[in-house]
Amino acid sequence: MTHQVHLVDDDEAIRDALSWLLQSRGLTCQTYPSAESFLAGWTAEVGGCLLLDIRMGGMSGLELFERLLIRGNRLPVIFLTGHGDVPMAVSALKKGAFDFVEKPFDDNELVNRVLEAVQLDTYQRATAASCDSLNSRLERLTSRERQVMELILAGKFNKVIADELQISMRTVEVHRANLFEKMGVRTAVELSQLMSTRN
Amino acid sequence: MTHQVHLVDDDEAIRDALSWLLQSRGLTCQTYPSAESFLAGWTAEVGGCLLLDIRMGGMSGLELFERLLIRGNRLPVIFLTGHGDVPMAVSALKKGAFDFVEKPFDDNELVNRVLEAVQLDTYQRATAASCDSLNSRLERLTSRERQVMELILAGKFNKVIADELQISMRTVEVHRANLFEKMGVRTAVELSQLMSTRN
DNA sequence: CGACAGATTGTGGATATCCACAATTAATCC
DNA sequence: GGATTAATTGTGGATATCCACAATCTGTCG
Repeated sequence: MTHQVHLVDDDEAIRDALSWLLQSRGLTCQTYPSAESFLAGWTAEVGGCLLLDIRMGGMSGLELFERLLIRGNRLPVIFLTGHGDVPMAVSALKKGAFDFVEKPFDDNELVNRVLEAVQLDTYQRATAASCDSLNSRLERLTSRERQVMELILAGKFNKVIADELQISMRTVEVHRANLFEKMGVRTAVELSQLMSTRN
Repeated sequence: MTHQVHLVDDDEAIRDALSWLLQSRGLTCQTYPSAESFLAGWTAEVGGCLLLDIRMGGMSGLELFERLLIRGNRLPVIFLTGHGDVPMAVSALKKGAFDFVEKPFDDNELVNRVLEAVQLDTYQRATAASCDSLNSRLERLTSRERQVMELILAGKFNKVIADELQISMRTVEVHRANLFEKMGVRTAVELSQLMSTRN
């Protein structure tokens, strides 16, 4: 529930105006005067979205965006610019920016975009969280259990699995029961569906 | 393998130049002098991509794009424009356009975009085809078989399924065997994985 | 009415899975 | 050396699934 609009712009007047606008619509807003200060003050745990001016002293908005991409951060980014051109906008969007807005902008339009971006982030964090939970369960499996799981997901009988792994059927049964327990499923079908949620 | 670049532009000089460029790189190219003539001459079976000028007499490129979206056609679209602005580009890309290129453009760049678009279309058509094949198999199921399938995918035992549907276990077994046969799977796990490919 | 498809059920046997009870071996950690 | 963890195997019984052989009932189509 820690969702917050992060606003990076080197123009104090714009920071104040936008900050006021967003807060008047019930959005929590954190401002930063530069890309560097954002990188210093933000951690990936803080969700929401990023309102990013392009032309700034120091690191530009586009550079900051690239940094976040490389880091693997998936915070939705809305670019704000007074001097954007078409290739720049196209490039940003194709790289995954959420939106690209020219100043001056319509207040209501912007707020709507921000709300959409925050909603997207909420959704992405939910799926990422369930994916993390799945991964942590997978890590708790022993290597043998993982091998057995793969063969189960290949639709093979315990008998066949035992043959392929050169162990007894009984051992396969034990591994099977243990990994089902660790993964929190009751049947092979549930396991299969769990695995296909993120793959 | 019917993949073709479709070029819609009302300027004959551009049509000729681009057509020549694309064909010199081994791409088959079909030109149209207007959005209307494209709609009249193209069918969804013909894959590839669409190079679309925005400003044209009659229906504009953007209007044609909207038409294709409404129809559900997923042909990758590359917009070409000499008078594009940022909001227009942003809007087009957010609606799913593949790219948005300003004239004059670099020949190599454009050819690369076209190749990427054609590749995307090839991929999309492949997944759409496997999805169609799955759907046609689903349609061959009787309503009872579909009910049983749902419960199987919920990870339930035949016994439980029989209870819920108020029929005997033997009947469930029969439906189960029949639907596995029709869906082309041998186990519940395979069925589960088949269903999760497109969902 | 006869043909056909879909849904239904039964019997019985071969296979598979599920699981409690019980135990051995090997490697690692403290 | 003792504790822990992972991997391994066995027995035996309760459940489930798989499947061939067989049959009844209903509704639709021509």
